[in-house]
Formats: sequence, structure tokens, C-alpha cells
Amino acid sequence: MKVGTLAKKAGLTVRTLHYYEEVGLLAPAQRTEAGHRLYGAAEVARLQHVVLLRQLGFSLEEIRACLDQPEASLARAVALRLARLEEEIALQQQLHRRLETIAARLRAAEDVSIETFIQTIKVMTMIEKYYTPEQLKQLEERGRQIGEERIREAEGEWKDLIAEVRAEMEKGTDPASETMQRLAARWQGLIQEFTGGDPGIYQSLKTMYQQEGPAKASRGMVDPEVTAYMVKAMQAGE
Amino acid sequence: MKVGTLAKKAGLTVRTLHYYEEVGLLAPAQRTEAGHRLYGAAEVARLQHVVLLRQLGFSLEEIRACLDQPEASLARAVALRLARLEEEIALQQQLHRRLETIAARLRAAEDVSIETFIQTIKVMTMIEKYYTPEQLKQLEERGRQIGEERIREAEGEWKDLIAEVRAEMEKGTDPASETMQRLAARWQGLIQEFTGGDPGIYQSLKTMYQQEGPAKASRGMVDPEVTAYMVKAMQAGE
DNA sequence: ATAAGACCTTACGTCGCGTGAGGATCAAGG
DNA sequence: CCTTGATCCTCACGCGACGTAAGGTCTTAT
Repeated sequence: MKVGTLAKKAGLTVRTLHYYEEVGLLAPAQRTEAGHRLYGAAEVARLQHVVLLRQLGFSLEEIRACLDQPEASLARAVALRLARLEEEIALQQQLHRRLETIAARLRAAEDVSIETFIQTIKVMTMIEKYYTPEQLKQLEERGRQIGEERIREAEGEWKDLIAEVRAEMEKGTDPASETMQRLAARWQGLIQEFTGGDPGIYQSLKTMYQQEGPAKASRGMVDPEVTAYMVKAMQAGE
Repeated sequence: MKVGTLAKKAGLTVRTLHYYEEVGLLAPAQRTEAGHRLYGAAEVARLQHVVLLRQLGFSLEEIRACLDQPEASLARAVALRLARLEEEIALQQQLHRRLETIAARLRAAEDVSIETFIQTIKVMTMIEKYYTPEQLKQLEERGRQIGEERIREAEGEWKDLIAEVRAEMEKGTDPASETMQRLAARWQGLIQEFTGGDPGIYQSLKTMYQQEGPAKASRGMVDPEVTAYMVKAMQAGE
């Protein structure tokens, strides 16, 4: 059997068969005097094995090792490949979460310049530093449950709330006053809605605000003064 | 700022920065008379963008296009990347299912030669031809619920059952006889356990047996004669 | 006999750099 | 001022698994 025939049978190209010979994976049984490659039944079988192993994502090198020493632990090779694949999948899924979040934020933002885009990515990497992968999954799940619309609405509520708090702060209102306690309750309600009541997520959120500062952590929505003032109000309420 | 400094700041190597200049992605603002690269604030910013976009899995070419025409639809680029990623993930997960199945079969088989291994893979590709991806997921899920032990047990039951049916066939027992009806009931019970009662899976299974023939479809456990005899018994029972 | 098709070897391109080789330049100490 | 070590430069090959010519030889059908 000549190369072209074998190539068609195996669904490969002639070049591929040439290459397999080049790397010592599959040599023809013999050659004609003109140098044309001739393959026998054994080669057909071996090629079939190669194709199947390739479909499982093994490298040509690994396949060669596998086929050349039949006593080599196939089970080990499969386990190894499986482990590698699982790592890859985990990476891909992390990337998927990032891209989804970014896409959602892009849909939400009115300004889609490169700057906001880059800003979004920076925020995401910051967030990924403070939440564990499981927490991120949970947050994603909660985001879906709540819906994009409610998220936008909540962002509006935050804006209003912060503005009101700042007004009280500038008026010099006592943090322990009833007005401030009502605002503090709304504040904690919004946080509660975000965390879904999960104490771990609440903790991570707090750590992020402490480490990065309120301005960065809130993406510019709130500044240190207002935050400090609100913390006082919440402490007074305890 | 010189290359080494910039490289350290960005967490890249000097070679990478050289390469980025080579492909027209990031050129230094100027050079010293000795030819040393000098980068300014604008280049630092651009490099930051490049790094971030790389983390999202964009190719250098795509990044260049993105950065060189700021009005280019970032949202579209993200959507495109997301779609590509989802395809990749789907492929990886298919591969993952295959490898898991193979690993399980390898654990179950006493003979772990290349031949059984290859045989397993062939069977898997055949199976994937007849079941939809959702059905495969369902089957995987059922396999986990049932447990490997019960699966091995069931395989033993199949062997016994087939032997008994063959014995009756060779004795010339009437397919409509009560003996055969009891065997048919056991037969259908085992199938039922496998399909989990899903009619779609049952249909796919039937199609596979019709198209591939009983010997191939059952991995050599049953032959056409026994199958035909059993079909008669089941028809007689209706 | 001739034309079309199959075959041969050689070799460069892909992508994102890593890893040298061999030499020029720079900053700091003796 | 000279040396030394760090940093810089360009050039170029390497990777993995082939694709894609280019330019020539062989086989097969008419």
C-alpha cells in the first residue's frame, strides 16, 4: 500500500505520514526501487493506534514511547493525561469566568473605551486576589439568580445611599443618630444582598477594602472619609 | 526606562519586549546613541494593556488590532474570544469524558494490553456516534450513581443471562415459553437499569445494535443468533 | 507516446517566545 | 584610569505538528 492510499484510509495527509516517519513514529515496511514508500498490514494497524492515541491528546513523543514499549503502563499514561487535561480545563474555566464578567460589565457600561475596559480587567484581577475560586463561583451563581437588571438597580441605590451619607457627614450629623442608623441599615442590607449572607464572602470583601482601600475596592464609588464615617455609624449601632 | 527595568516591572523577560517590538506591538519611545531601548510613560501604559489582554487569551495580532484602532469594537472582540473559548472547553470536556471512561474501563479490565486499550477507544468512538452529548452526560451521571461495583456485578449478570439464553436456544425452547419469558424479563430489566428508563437512550442503544450489529455493539458479549432469539421472545411476550 | 496524476526530497512558515553566541556599553570600585 | 560585572545589542536556531510550496521523478491510463 502506497502513502496516498494509506493517508486516505486513515484520514490523514501524505505530509503527515512523511512526518511520522521523520520522527520515527511509523516507518514504511519497505520502499520500491524508485523510493516510493510501501506499507504493510502491521503498519496500518500501528497507524490506527497512533490516530486513536492522538485523538486522546497525547503528543507524538508519548505515543511513540507507548507503542515502542508495550509493557509501559498505559493506565499511568492515561492518568497523567487526565490530570494535565483537568488543569487545562480549570484554567479555561477561570478564563471563561473572567470573560463572562467582562462581557457583562461591557454591556452595563455606557462608555466602552479601552480605558474602562482595562479598568474592568484590573478590578477583576484584584477581586480574584481576595476571593477563593469557590467564592467566585458562588458570586457568579448569585449574579445569575439576581439578574442583571437588579444589579444595575442596586448600583443606582448605592449611588443614592452614598450621596445621602455624604450629605449627613458634611452636615456633621452624629453617627449614632437615628437618621444615620437607618442609612447604616440600608448599607448593610445592600452588602447582605451582594454576599448572599455568606460570612466567608463578607470576610473576603472586608479584607479587600482594608488592603486596597475603599476607593479602589469600590471602583471609585466611595471614598475613605465616607467609609470611615459609615463604620462609626455601624459601630454605634451595635 | 531601559528594557531590563521595564521587563521587571511588567513581569516579562527582555526577550519578550524585543519580540513585541519585532512584531510591531510595542516600540520604544527612542534609543540611546548606543542603540539601547528607552521606554516612556506611554509605552509603560501600552505594555500594561498588552499584558492584560494577553491574560484574556488574545493573540498578539488581535491585541495589536485592538490597541491600534481604539474605536474597534472591544465588546465584539470579547464576544468572539468567549465563543472560541466555549468551543475549546466543549472539546476539552468531551476529551475528559473519554479519558475518564477509558480510565474506568482500564481499572475494570484484568488485561491491560495495548490491544484491549485500543479496543476500548474504538468502542468509545462508536458509542459517541450514536448518543448525543447530553445523553452521554446522563449516562456518565448514572454510572456514578450506580457505582463501579454494581457495574461489574451487572456485567457478570449479563454473562450468566446470555449463557442461559444460549442454552435454551440450543435446546430449541419455544421463545414464547414461560422459561424464556422470565429470561426476557431479566434481559429487559438489565437494559432498563442501564438506560435509567430514558426512552431516548433506549432508542439510541437500539439504533447502535441495528447499525453495528450485536457483536460489535456489545463488545463481543452477545452474538447475532442469541440476539435474534431474544428479540423473538420479547415479541412473543407483547 | 504522452499526459495526468502520484510520488520523491528539500525547505520555509506557523506562534510566542526561550536560549544561547558573540560582542558593545554602562556604572561602580580600586 | 582601568577593570569588572551587569546590562545591553543583534543574529539565529529551537520547540510541535504539521501546511504549503518548488522542482523533479515515477506510474498509469489512454
